[in-house]
Amino acid sequence: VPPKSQPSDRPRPGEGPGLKSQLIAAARFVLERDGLEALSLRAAAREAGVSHMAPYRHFKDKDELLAAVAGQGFRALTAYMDGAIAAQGTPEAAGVAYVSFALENPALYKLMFGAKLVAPSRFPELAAAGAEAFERCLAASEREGATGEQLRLSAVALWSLVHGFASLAIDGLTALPPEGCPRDAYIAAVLNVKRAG
Amino acid sequence: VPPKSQPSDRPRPGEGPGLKSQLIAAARFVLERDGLEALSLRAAAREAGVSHMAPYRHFKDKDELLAAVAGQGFRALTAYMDGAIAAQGTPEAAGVAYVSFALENPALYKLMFGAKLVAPSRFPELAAAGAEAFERCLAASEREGATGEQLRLSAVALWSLVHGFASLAIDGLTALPPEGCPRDAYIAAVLNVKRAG
DNA sequence: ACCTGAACACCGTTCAAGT
DNA sequence: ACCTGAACACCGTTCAAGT
Repeated sequence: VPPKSQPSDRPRPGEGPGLKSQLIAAARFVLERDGLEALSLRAAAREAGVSHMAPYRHFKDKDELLAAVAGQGFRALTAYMDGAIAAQGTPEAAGVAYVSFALENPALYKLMFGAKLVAPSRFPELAAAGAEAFERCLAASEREGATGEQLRLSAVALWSLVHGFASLAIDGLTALPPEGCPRDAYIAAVLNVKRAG
Repeated sequence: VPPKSQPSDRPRPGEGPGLKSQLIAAARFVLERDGLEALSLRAAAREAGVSHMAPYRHFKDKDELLAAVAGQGFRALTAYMDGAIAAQGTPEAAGVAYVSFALENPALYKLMFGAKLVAPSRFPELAAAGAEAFERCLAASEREGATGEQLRLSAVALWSLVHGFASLAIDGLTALPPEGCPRDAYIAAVLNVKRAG
């Protein structure tokens, strides 16, 4: 008699030890080691130990591989924000967590917003992962009391603020935090600035 | 007797009809026509009608040409904000003008913040042009009443907000403005969202 | 089904010449 | 001083084979 089927033997799509997931892992590795500019399809293939054409069996083109990596990034960002919200309970925590994640994964964050990946209707899985992250901004705005028409506007403003600050900070364009000011406190101070009415 | 020297005969550095300024113009042209991804040193040289090696007589490498284009962009952005402030007189106008400029020049705006150009101490002229634009955020925050320690923090927050919103909007990541809402009004609405205290 | 290797058209950059 | 052209090492991608 054949043994009972063991579903964990065969990898679930995009997760198992197949070449596809190995290529995604290799791409992340190259991204961290050499930076976004150096992340090429050929470099990922080299890192995975296959020919430069093997990736084309699993990804239609370079953007499709990048989109897979970006999707992982958005899911990790969402999880990071969720963890912070659960631990601290305040809506501010989500914003600080967002910026912290970006600063701790600068190359990945740049890739996520880098190359026309999230926007178009191509890569719906990636768009969904991005929308999930944006949901956390909506939730944070809701906790801050925004409702109805203003809620979406508030969430867009919050997302703009954290995304802008993260981007500027990654590129070294914001002044350093004052002496002795821990990073998270500096982030919180910027996010909490009140605009005049 | 030789004629009186006419200074306008010889182009001032970086401005005259020399190949250097022609290459900068060609790069801007390619940028608008084909987008940031397609802007190569060779394409700019082609557009200027010279060999692919000619640019190296005027720019040390590709980044130096991109930095020259980005510098023009920051100066144009600053002028645009100054015009809006002069015309409207409100600090909000500067923020709306910032985002408007980015939406009207998306490829140029992406280039300006794109590739590690502004941050490092290389290209001091570009860093100065970027600092000039940031000054307008400082001025706007000052008009809104921020002082002392809080002033820089407010300016960083304002810059983050407008940069983030502009970036997200360029990539098509923000919801469209409500029906019949003119673009500038939508921008103003997002920038004017009050965060809960 | 999955992978390989040659080939093509690009790219940035170096080098050796040309005027 | 300024420009050209061949050359090199990369890149993404197509095509024709290999198992």
